[in-house]
Amino acid sequence: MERLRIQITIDPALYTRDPETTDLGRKIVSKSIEMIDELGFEKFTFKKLGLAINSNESSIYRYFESKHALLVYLVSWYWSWIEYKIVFATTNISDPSIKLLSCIELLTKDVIEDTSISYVNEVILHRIIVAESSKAYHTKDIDKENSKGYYKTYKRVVQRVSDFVTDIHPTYEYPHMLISTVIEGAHHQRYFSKHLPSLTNVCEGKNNITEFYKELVLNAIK
Amino acid sequence: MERLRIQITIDPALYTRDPETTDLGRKIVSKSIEMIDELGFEKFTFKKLGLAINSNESSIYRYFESKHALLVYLVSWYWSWIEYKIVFATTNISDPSIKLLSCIELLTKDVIEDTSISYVNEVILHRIIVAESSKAYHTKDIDKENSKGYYKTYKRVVQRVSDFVTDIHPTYEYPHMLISTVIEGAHHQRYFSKHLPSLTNVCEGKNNITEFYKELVLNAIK
DNA sequence: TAATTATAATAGTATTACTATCATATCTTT
DNA sequence: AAAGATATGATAGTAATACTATTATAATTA
Repeated sequence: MERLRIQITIDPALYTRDPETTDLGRKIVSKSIEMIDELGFEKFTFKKLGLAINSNESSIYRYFESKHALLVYLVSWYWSWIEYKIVFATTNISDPSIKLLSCIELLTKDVIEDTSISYVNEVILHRIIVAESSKAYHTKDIDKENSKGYYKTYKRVVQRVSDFVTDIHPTYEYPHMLISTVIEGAHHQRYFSKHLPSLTNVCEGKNNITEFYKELVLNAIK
Repeated sequence: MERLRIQITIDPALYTRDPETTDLGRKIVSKSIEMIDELGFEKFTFKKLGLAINSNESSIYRYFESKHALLVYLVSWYWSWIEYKIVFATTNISDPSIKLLSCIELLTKDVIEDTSISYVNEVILHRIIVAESSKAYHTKDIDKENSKGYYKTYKRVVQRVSDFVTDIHPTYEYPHMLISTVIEGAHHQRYFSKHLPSLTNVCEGKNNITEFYKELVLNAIK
């Protein structure tokens, strides 16, 4: 079965050398995703990564100036991927309510199948996003990094989905708040359901998180 | 003007030696709040803290086994304080809708006045909660720490407020999800409004975050 | 007064998050 | 095929971090 080859393009501000263009670069991205998932971001180091891919700490620094920069890259990669899926799911559909519900589904559902777009395992990347992505922007350098465009893709995704909200309800006052609440909330609920389940109402086998946020949004803008 | 002296009690699992009982302990808590706010959690160290309070790194370790443990302590302190305010605001009120709205107000509004309960500056502590608290539970040791009761106070607050939701709408399926979404969401919106404003719809001077979440909750359970 | 406890000072360890240098391998251009 | 450029790997080094351990001294209590 042929598959469409899609290209995730990442802003050059997010890397020192483009990891997509070399074998080492792709190995860095691919293996770092596995290792951050296994070790957690704090215990993950470039030294360990170098060892794991038979390369060297110093070589990895040629691609990313710090492990924080690598995390920001991965987060941005994730949002580019989501943006692609949003665009794909919403083009040629005229009803903005259907568009919005598709988006909420994409933003809140668990990723359980690696679509094998590339050297990036999206299932594991999604777990990293849920567990670690807030560390990317909860930093004292947020304003400097924001002005360099580090969070552009995330902001663009929120904008796109907020636009569908506005299409449905042009005078609704809080479209961006609503969508960023859904996105961050879904990640939290996903994490809580695994580790602090008393903060959620997730039932085995049921896709509660998506249902909850769909209902929440529809009631908010009805 | 006389003030009620309230006592915030913290579970002994959250410290090695109780910081409330000694001068050094209180200085550790008080100054660490200031320093985490100034430096951010990553750049804050016990060495710097020791220096700032004319004490020693090793002395601080007698109170908290790690800086992570200190953060968990501060987060727990914050939730105990919020719990106190929730109890205070809801006793002797019979209408569960009024109770719920008071809670949402307490959970979402900015803290701008230090109530001077103690050596803890609640204005600064609230900023830390907004900017750093997610790091307390986004760790690989979450399950071990959770089983030690590290997050009990937070869970109890969510439970209390969820109970009011259930009082209003006994068959509503997602009370815990709703309340934890409001809590985490409000913190995110507070942070975004300062650093990534395009993710929010906060206007100067208006208390949009509280308004947004009140409306959201009422529509969800109406 | 002796015993206990709290604190401070110092030193030490393994690791982290880098930077710098240099040799070698590989790829490109002529 | 030779020369030049570039990518990678190996090694070393640094300042800081997140601790632990030991000992001296000060304050408290029995």
